[in-house]
Amino acid sequence: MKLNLKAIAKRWQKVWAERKLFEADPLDKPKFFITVPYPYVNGYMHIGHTYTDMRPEAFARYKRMRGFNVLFPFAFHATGTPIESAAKLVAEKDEKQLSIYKDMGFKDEEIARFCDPKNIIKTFVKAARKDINTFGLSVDWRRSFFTTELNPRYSKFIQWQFRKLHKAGYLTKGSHPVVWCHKDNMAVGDHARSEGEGEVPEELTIIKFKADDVIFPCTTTRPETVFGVTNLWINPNLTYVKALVDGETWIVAEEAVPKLEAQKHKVQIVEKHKGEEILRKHVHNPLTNTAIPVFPAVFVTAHTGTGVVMSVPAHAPADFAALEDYKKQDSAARNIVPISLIKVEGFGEIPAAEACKKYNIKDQNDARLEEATREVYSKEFHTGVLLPITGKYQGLSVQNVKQKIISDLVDAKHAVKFYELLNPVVCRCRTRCHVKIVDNQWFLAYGNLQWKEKTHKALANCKLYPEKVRTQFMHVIDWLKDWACARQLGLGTKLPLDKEWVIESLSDSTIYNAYYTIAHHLKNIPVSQLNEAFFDYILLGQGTIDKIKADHNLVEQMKQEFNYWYPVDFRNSGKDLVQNHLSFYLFNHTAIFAEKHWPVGIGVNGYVTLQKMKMSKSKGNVRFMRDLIKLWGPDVVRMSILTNAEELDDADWDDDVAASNSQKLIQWYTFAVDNYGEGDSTKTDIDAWFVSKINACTRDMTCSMDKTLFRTALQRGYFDLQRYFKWYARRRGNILNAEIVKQFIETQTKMLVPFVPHICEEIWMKLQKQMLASTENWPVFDEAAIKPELDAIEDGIAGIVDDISTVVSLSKIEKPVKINIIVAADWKSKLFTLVKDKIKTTRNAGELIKIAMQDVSLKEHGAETAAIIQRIAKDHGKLPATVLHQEVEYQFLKDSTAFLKANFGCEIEVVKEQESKEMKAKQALPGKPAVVVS
RNA sequence: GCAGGGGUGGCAGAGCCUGGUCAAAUGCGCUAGGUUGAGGGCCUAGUCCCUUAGUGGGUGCGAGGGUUCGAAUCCCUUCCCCUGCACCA
Repeated sequence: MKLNLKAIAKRWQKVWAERKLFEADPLDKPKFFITVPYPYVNGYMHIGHTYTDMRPEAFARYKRMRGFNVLFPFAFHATGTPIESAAKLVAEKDEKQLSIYKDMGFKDEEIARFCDPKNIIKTFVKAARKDINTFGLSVDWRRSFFTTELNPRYSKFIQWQFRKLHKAGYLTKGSHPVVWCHKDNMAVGDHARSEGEGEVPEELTIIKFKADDVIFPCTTTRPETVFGVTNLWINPNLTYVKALVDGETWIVAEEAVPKLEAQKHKVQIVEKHKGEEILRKHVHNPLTNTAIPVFPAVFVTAHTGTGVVMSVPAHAPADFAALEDYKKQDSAARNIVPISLIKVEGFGEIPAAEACKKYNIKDQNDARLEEATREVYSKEFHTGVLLPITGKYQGLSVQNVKQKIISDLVDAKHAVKFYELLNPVVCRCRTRCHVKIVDNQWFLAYGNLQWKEKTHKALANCKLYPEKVRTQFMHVIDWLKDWACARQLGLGTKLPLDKEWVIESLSDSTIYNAYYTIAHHLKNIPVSQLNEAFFDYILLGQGTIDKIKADHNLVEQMKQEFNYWYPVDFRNSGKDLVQNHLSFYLFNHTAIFAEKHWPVGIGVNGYVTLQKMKMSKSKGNVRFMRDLIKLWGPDVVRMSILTNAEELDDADWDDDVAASNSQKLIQWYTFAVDNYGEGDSTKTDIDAWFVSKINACTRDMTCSMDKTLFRTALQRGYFDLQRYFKWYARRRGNILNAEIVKQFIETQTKMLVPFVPHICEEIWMKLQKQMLASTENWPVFDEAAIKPELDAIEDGIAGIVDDISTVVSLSKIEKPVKINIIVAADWKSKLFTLVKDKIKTTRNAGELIKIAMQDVSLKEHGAETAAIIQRIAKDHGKLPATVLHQEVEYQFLKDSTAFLKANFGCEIEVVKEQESKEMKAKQALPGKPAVVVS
């Protein structure tokens, strides 16, 4: 049959829209509110969205069929820098940016309009909405919106939220280090870097070594080793400056000056020197107060810190190697011996020396130094303990004492903290970045302990799909620090208390689920009427209505609607959002809303991969939702993506799977339409068995649907059920029971609705149903119709088919004329039943035999009984799940002779063991009849 | 490094919580046969090794050790893989 899946989809989407099927308003029945993070609209929806959006979609349709009033809204995110930057690049006619849009199929004149970010937003909102509709998502579009000031009503809402956060004390101001590009004059996040992805400002320490009134500020990651400094290093080839830093005279590499300035130090250069000019005989270690020399070393770079480093040859392989090098040219250095200060497992007194030997380090330029350093540092940090030379710190572990030493040094003004990038970071504009301390930064105080506690409570009350992400959530809540929630660039909403700042994109997206409940009404209210009292009254139930300018009837209605829909019952997103968005979502709800409005359920899923590769725009392996739908039609895409993975596993998109699913859907359609109402009215055990399976599959699928385990749900409710049906049809010689086939077709089709609603509607129409498939009730199962004992019979028949095949092929009889099936004697089933019971208490064959011999009928077959017991005691897995009496087994085999005859194309005879003259008859066991082929 | 999730047959992927019925579901792939004008599809059987007119033995669930009558499943150690680590959507 030729079926146009896309045309079918289009037809039913139109019907749903005309009947406003998914426009949800409060009703007198239980509600279920489902949301998904709105996509960022700087491009087309891709396959990743397909997965994350499909889960709530399937859940929404399922819940509707379960009788819930379901609200599933959808909106769009435009906050942040990417759209604005893209518009800027278009304005600058940047080739790369233009070609991105060209590749998407836009014409030059359309692209030209993208110099205005608003046009980018509008274009992609429109495109996304179209894609989502073509995909068949059951969305209430009346409530749709996009973010930023370009939507002033949303901005009003966000500003209200931030005033609330401020009043609650969760919005604070402070300074913090960021990776900064001084050319672009902005913080450079991972995505805006051409090099150095993942690099973050590391906290280093600058320790001040004094020589008269000049300070040699050493940058170090290991301030605890200050006790073991034998000398300082400077690079003789670099340019250093003598400068006034915060009123002190420092010697630092020239490159360090802008970095110091960026970190709140006042720097005034006094004079410049070549490195070799500033070597010294003596500087003073501020902690041990010993005098040490300043030596030259070429491994010192100007990129890290001040360009002045302290040398700890006992614990730093690089220092050790450099010192050895220097000893060759300066006799004064030869007296210097490494000072050990850390005792560490697996090493002797001077770990650095041992490491240099182990890695066969030649000199200070040796590439393997890096590895040697890593090994020593890591060992010392994790297992090292400070020696007596460290005075009051002795006996403490490096790990524990490090922060203490830093704060002691800083308190004593011997040191300052300094942030540095330990590996190069280069901005897209090709400028090398450094760390800047940003002032007056606004934070959401996720570090606030009371807030964390509240959020933990919210998490504890929240159902998670799957439950196993809970530990991760708990860690994230504990781990989150204050979040810089505003920036000076990008689209968004201005911070109400400080109009210089724009609220950053993750921070304006935490409680907007509440906005959906009233969004369609808001469109009819003038922006000027959306004051504080308005939102207070509707969303918090605070204040009185007389302070509100908007129409009071409407406001009352909105308040009711909010209270009807809220809280969110299920919010689904990718697993990458656990550590930010979803946790922020919990935090902010506890800050703004009453406890009854805190989130009820959160769903998390994996990523979508293509050929096991993570999707990435730069690698060019991105597939858009629209292209997939064009290729396969929405139902196939919907089904394929959900059969692919569940829980936190990644779903790998595979066109072969899609092709196979496409075929399966068409087959199901054909089968359902052709067979509905066909068949006879006879009924035997096999019919009862299939009914049992229909009910069992319905039960299992329902259970999985409730847990959003859609893959398992389809496995049980579709793939397994189809397999059972095949067996049923085979057993009935393809002439089916009409009533049962009807039940099968209806149940199966209904259970497919959440996944492939379009083709289900088409089937439903062909079956002459009055209602839409989408509005049908989810099938109920009858527990009483589920009969495991019937499985024993069917397993028995499948088993005998199996055994006969084996025996036939072993017998080398090409064309058997007769097959004898010999059913085990009844005393054997008695024995099996007995052993099955007693084996729980003992596995000793002797004891079991003794017990069995107490039974007269078993004693009669003493030798055989003993032999059988010995065999099954060794491996009681051989016992069948259900032991049937000989008569039952005989009967069902007898009943299936026609079936077996058809299968093997020869005569079939079923006899009881005691009536058989065959030698092999005594091999028969319950559930395992003997087979004789002739 | 820290945190989270994993390592099962040619592949994908169940099983692990609650140990035995697990040589391990199911799907794909592969082999043979059937159906078909051909292809596709569909149907049937097979697909770790050895043995056999059968229901027997061996090896096996990242590696090593332990608990147990018994371990893919529980405990310990170890190796490896994936994800995240922030001001970014």
